Amino acid sequence: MPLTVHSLKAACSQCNLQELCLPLGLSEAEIKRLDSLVSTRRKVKRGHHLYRTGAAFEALYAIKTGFFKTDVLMEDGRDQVTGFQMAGEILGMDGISLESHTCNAVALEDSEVCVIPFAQLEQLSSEMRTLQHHFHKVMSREIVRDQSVMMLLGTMRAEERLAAFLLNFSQRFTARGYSAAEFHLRMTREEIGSYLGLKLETVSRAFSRFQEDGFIVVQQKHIRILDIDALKSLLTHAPMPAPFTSRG
Amino acid sequence: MPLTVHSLKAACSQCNLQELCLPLGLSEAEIKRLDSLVSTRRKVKRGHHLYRTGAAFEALYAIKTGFFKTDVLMEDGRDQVTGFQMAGEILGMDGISLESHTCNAVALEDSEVCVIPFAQLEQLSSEMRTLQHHFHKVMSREIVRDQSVMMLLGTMRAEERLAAFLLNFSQRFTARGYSAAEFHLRMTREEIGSYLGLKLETVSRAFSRFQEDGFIVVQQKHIRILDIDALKSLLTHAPMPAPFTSRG
DNA sequence: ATGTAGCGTTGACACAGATCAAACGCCTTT
DNA sequence: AAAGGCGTTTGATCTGTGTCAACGCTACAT
Repeated sequence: MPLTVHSLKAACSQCNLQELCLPLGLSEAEIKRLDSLVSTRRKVKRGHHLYRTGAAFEALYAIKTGFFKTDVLMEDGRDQVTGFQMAGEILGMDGISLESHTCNAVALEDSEVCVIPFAQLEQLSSEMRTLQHHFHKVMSREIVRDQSVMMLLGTMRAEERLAAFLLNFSQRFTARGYSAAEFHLRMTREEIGSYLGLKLETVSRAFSRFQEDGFIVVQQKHIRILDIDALKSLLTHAPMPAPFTSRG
Repeated sequence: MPLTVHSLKAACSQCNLQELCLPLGLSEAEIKRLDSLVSTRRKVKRGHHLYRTGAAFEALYAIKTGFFKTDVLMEDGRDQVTGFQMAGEILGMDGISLESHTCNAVALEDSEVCVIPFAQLEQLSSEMRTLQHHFHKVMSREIVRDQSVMMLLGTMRAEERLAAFLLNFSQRFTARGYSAAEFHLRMTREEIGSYLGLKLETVSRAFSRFQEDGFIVVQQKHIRILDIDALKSLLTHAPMPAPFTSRG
């Protein structure tokens, strides 16, 4: 078995991710009730699945430590990474609708999640309006995030997509107290490509291009951003018609 | 003002879309309570907005009659259609997370929606667990739908995208009691293209190709599907490597 | 230390779809 | 009925990204 179930109390009340995965402004009594909701944790080793497509849906998972990807596999073998999730983010909401999961969730490094049994979450949120409202916001945020991925896949060129990707990670690391300018990507070029709707070679070339242009320093999976404004301006300016695009 | 507000009772209890937008198996008393929740309707003329990006979020909207698109506009002018919605579907869930809308919703034909004030929906769903659970499923379904759009935009070729698009509409019309094989598209080639991440010319060519191959008959916006299995098989088979792809 | 397998980079070339352009058909307006 | 405008179709050409291939680097295992 790849998965380890702990009977440890998850103890939201003492978790340093509170601001990210919990509603703000709860009373002490309310946080105590959350503690009882989120009663178990689960460790997932790198490369192992938290859940698989088709598995019965029973719980949501709050990532305590580590890093995940979700992906969808088509019958013909093509697959698409639909997201990368880090500490403080919620996994599993895809499963609510059909009561079984519609994607795979795979740990990209040794990780630990808090298990939130869904029936109990619904029970508690019907009693705690703050929690209910917060949960609705979390689901809505997922819908908004998906919209921006559609935008990315539907209208952006390769380098814009990668710039958007880097800026998104920079921003999410910042929100967790890490450096906005320097971080370690856990996924391969192929996984980045799958997420961005590009081939791994194209991702690699775009990285090289950004480095040549002095926007970033790339050393394998380690990224250092030198000129964040340059990356931003790649996004806000529409792609110029042919003759003005070339930089070589 | 493009919008007309009716003080008509919306009367879920007498609506023929119950199976689509309401939880199943409600008691009569429960349906009565819903009637009081959804108290107003709003008419939206073709081309007019139901809501715009940035507008304060106050309510969800259940489409009673008509047809909508949602789209997102980037600063540089590029835009992306993120969805097409028809009777029985819910609009506005994007707004919950930030309390303001993140996309535009535009009527593609004269339409009418039921207004569901969100605060009241949360109030009522904390009292009616069936309703709460149903609402969670509706939001999750939106997340799952977005996943399949990502798959479409990330991994499919032009003709596959259009086949997926047609099959999706066929299936949704069927669910509403209309013909699975013959329907009228309300949007332009450009809007289809924006949704599918293609240019309008590519959409037009793919339609022509399907017609040459005898899969469909196209007359402007009117579509008749002759060979639905052929469309399905375009999706389930991976694209062949070059020499076997050509059909001309 | 040394071998090895997987990941990443780079180059050459091919192709699907974008772009540019022109003509056509449909629907609305006068 | 004529005119105009918009949406659509179709053709010719261009280009960004995919594909195929070779090589290099890194990290891990022995």
